[in-house]
Formats: sequence, C-alpha cells, structure tokens
Amino acid sequence: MERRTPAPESLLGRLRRRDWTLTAQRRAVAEALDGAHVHLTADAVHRRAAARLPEISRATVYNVLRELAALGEVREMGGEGRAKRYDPNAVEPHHHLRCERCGALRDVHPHGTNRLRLPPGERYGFALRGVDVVFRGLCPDCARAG
Amino acid sequence: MERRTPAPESLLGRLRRRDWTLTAQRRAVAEALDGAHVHLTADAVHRRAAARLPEISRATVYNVLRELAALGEVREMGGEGRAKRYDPNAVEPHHHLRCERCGALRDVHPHGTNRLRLPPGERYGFALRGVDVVFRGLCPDCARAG
DNA sequence: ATCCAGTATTAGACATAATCTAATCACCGT
DNA sequence: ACGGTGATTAGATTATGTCTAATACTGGAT
Repeated sequence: MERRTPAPESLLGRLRRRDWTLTAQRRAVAEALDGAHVHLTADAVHRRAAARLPEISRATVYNVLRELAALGEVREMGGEGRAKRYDPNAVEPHHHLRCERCGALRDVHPHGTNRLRLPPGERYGFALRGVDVVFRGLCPDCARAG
Repeated sequence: MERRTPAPESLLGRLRRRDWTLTAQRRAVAEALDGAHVHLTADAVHRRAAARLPEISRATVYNVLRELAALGEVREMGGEGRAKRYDPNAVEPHHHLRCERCGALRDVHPHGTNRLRLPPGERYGFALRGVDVVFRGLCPDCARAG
C-alpha cells in the first residue's frame, strides 16, 4: 500500500496555536486559503472570504495576507501576471511548476533539491534561508493551442 | 590556471545579428541593460536610456523590453517588489540569490541544478522548458540591521 | 534622391494591484 | 460601563504596466 504523507495540519489549526488574535475576518481569510494546491491572488482570497463574511474589506485581506506571510504561514509568490499569489502550504517543503503561457501553477516535489548547493565563493556573505525552484513549461492545453 | 568562460557576446552584439530593426531607441535600451549582474526595473532602464536619448518614451521602453523577452534575449523576472526586473544575461545559464529584506539580487551558479528532475508522475503533461532557482536569504547589510 | 508601405515611437489616457490614511470598531482587563 | 490596545474599514493614493490613435521613421523600390 502506498504510504501517504500524513495530512499536514491546516493553516487555521496552525494559527490557533499561535499567539495571534483570531478574529472573524482573519478566520475567513485563513479558510479561503486553506486546502492543498491552492495559489490564489489577493483578489481571489477576498472574493472567497467575502462569500462567508460579506462585509470584509479589501484592505483587511491585504493586511492579513501580509501578516501571514511575515509569520511564515503562507508563501507570497511573485508570479506570472501582475498579481502576487499566496500559497498556504508553507509547512510541507515543495516547489512549483508553472505554465509560461497561461500561468497555471502546480505544486511539485522534484528530486535533487537537497543537492542544490551554493559554492561558498558565491554566497556573497548572505545568510541562506531557503531555495525556491520553479519549473517552467507549457501545460497540455497551451501546448495544444500552440 | 583557472579556465575562464569566454566573455559572452554583449546583448547589443547579439541583437545586431538578428533580423531585428535596430533603432536609436532600441540601442539605448540594449545599452542600458548591458553588463553582467544587472537586474534593472523597467523604470530604471528608462532612466538610463533617457540619459543617452532624452526623448525616449516610457511606452517604448516597455515595448522593447517585452520584445526582448519574447526573443529570449533578456529574462523577465517577477521579483520581490511590484516591479519586474530584466536580466540581460540570457546566454550563460545561471540562477539567483535574493535578499528577502531589501531585494538585492545576485547571479549565482549553484552546483546540482543539472540533477533537478521532476518525477514523471508530477509533470502533469507539461512540456518542460527550463527551471529557475532562487536562493533566499539575508544580505550582510540586512543581517546586520536585524 | 524620392516615394511608399510597413513598422516604430510617442504622449497621454487607462487599467490594475497594492498601500496608505484617518476614522471607527471590537475585544479584554479592570 | 470604561479605557486602551489593536483590528477593521472606505476611500484616496501610489506604483506599475498597458492601450490607443496619431505621428515619425526605416529600408526598399524606383
């Protein structure tokens, strides 16, 4: 039987145990983000959150997303188009695969990332904190469309 | 004796041999971009180009940058802040090291990138065209500043 | 050299994403 | 209930990039 990675604790669950005031608005944002393989724009998060909490403002969504990113609970990804995307899966290490044409984005778990090394002479005194890997390509739909 | 990679042909040089009308404006943009380890925003390119050709318009700079990216002569990088950055070093394969705090960006040549493999089950039918690797960390100045 | 057709450039209007501001509101401990 | 801290809000503002329609330039044909 295939071994499954244990379901990672949800974003909301992780937030509960932090010293971080959990308001209705913040919960709505966290719930909008939750789920695997989700890479929403701030605007999409706002739409989803507003479905539950109609009076939530855009500013709050932006505030909360910025704080979640600062807490390390979501990853902010400067993406293909102009809008940033937010990846709630900050716990399980993973990378991304993006369509160069339509911007479609998937989570992937490539082999070999643990071998990525920056030669000492190229560290420029930086304190390294992580690596992001993005595979670029054409998704089946876009490949077909030319 | 250390083997040096031969100095890559300049962006301008590469452009000359293409079937691509080389106007004064386009030359100014190419010259603004040229040089290693340069990762300018469109606005910075415009400032530099305007130093040589004061009447060049913002629209032209954006047009030319978009075309150069489409030609594969510069890499357009969705970056830290809101503004895209343009990397003229599209010939020599390389990756990047970015400061999470101030956004400083350096070219690097990490070991192990040729071992990066996407398991077949995670390709989702994509036709792969490349990989971008970005090391994240804190530059010496920002590390010092806390 | 001149003309022409096609292409490049331009100023400024427009669109979009994100941030800022100042006012209001909610929660918590007393 | 009161006051203070911090969260939320609407709307204005900024930043970045794109579009449009008019004009200027380029390179080839003559």
